Amino acid sequence: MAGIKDVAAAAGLSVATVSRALNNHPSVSPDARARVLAAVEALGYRPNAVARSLRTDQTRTIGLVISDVLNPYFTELARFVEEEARTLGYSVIIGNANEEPDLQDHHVRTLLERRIDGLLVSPADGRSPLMVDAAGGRTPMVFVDRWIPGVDVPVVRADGRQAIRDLVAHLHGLGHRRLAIIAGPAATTTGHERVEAFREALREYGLPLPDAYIGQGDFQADSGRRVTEEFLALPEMPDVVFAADNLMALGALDAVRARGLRVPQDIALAAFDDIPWFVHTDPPVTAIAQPVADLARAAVRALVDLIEGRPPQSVTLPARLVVRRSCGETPSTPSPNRSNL
Amino acid sequence: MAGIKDVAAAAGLSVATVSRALNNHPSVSPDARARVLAAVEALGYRPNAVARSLRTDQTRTIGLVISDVLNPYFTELARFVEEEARTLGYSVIIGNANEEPDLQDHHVRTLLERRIDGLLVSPADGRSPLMVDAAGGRTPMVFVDRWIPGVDVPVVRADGRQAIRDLVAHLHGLGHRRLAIIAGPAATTTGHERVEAFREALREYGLPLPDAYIGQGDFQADSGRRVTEEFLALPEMPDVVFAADNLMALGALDAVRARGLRVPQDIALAAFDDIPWFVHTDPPVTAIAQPVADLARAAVRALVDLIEGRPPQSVTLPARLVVRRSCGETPSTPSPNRSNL
DNA sequence: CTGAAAGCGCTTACAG
DNA sequence: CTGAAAGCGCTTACAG
Repeated sequence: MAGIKDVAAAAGLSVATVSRALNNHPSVSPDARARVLAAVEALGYRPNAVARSLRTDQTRTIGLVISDVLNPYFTELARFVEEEARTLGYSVIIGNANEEPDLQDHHVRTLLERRIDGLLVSPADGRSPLMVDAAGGRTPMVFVDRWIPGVDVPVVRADGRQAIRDLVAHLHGLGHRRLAIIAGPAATTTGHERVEAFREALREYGLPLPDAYIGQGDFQADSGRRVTEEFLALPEMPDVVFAADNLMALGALDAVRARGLRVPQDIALAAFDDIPWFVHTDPPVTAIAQPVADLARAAVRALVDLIEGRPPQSVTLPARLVVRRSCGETPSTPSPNRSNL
Repeated sequence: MAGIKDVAAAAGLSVATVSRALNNHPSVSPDARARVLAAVEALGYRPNAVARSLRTDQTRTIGLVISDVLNPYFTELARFVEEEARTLGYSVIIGNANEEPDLQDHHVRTLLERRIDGLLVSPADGRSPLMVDAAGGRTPMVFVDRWIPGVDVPVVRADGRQAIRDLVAHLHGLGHRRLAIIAGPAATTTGHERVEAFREALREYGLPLPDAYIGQGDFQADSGRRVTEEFLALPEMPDVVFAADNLMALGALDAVRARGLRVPQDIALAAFDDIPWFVHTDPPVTAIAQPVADLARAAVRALVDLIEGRPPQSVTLPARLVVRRSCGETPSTPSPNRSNL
């Protein structure tokens, strides 16, 4: 395969000049530039980014480690991250942790060995020693969505507290009193924060959150199924199940359906994270929507600021409640008719 | 950051020996190996994959260019591709073309410059010159799902012909006679093949497929919306709309709903590509399911065979019809109750 | 079993 | 504006 030397030979110039021409260095004569371009074209030359990276010590690549690609929330996040990164001249390599701590570590290690310029992470496991000392290393790092307390790294995330309070108000207004939650893993911030916000909101209404109404999930559909089955088997079934992510809501829907029950008549359902399909499920699902595109953009910008030596900015954006019909009654404000895709 | 030289110094050995120890070369004494490992640990040494790649001329990375990450079909494909690749010792870099030919080319170019060992592609645009001559280049390449006729590259894909025939039989059995299709871009194989298979199946039942019943979509939700609106505005509205992918089915659902019509009473709906949410939509959507995991695995294996000098294998796997309620009547065989996630 | 040395394909001071 | 040369961090014949 043609290298820069071949181009230089074909153009009758040194490799130094070819390199300059290719990198738009100002001091290259128009004539030289033209000959280089012609030679590149003729030989079908494609610069070797590996060699360039070794020499310049930058890969113009950022790593994105997410907990689960199959979760539409993260898929969307990844899509916007790539878009913003591309705009700023970076590629992104995605590492999918699949909610498995070992797999997360595998990807972090691999990305670090590949010398990515920066790392965007939504930690699947906040206790991973590797992750913690990667944060202490010299590879710039930013947390998105989930983060690790006590680790000094910028965080870009959504705050769902108010939206959860709105949700509880909505549920209370519909007469629901026995509210249950399917939580995410305790080792993740979003895993316990959502429970805490829920508990706090319930307290404002003088409602209890008994242990039996806190199901331990792992953000995957299966756990939503399992926890919901347990809820349904309780002597006093909850009026509402709030799933801390959309996949567990899917599982909950499966479980309710398997029992032959109906939403919301027999049991109500709400989810954290909105997805286009929630408009068309039976019934449409009330959900808390995060400003995913904005989060992705802010996260990339913070990371690139860090990479390029500017002060990065932590960002917290509010999530918002989108009322549909899965908790009862038709919403008075008609919900938008499109699925945002 | 510690390099191999530092490790060598700390271990009191040459870099050559350190390198051998790290690469599990047989001729390294147990003592040397132990000292190397200790030094690596002490210094927190992380091998530089960029340097290694430059030297060995392999990156142990494959590129995956897909048409749209937000399409659950491709998300799932990507997930399984990564899994299989990891098993075989490769990383994968995903390039999301977003159904935009220019973006597809951008990613192909970037991946080639990064010297990935092989390329897995589902072409968003079969006419891209870059793509065609990349196929002729020396980077091993395999097509998944979509391919480019006339280009000599192994293809791993699903054949939906029989499933589409089954679908038409199902529709005909329910008394539907005016069948319409939302097609994908003509520049993609899946874009026109699905239309052809549909047309052929209709012919077997003596049914026409008038031009007015062929809507031109682009595999994105918006186009499904637009085309469906056109169908609904026809003097003679179709009985059924068959969307050539799941995103266009989403758009179709939006459009039907916006018009205040009901599925399947007013108009029936079916989709190519099954997704977990189709179990819970209102109504559950009849769809054609591809064996995604198997396709992903076969594609990676074919590519790695090519990379490692073994003869690759093109593979075609059958898709299958999953009957639910969106075309009318309750299916006699109860559909599975879980959403496969 | 170990080490000295060449070289992968670039970029970039340095000199002219 | 251009070129000769060093060097990025590894791996791998080659010699011992």
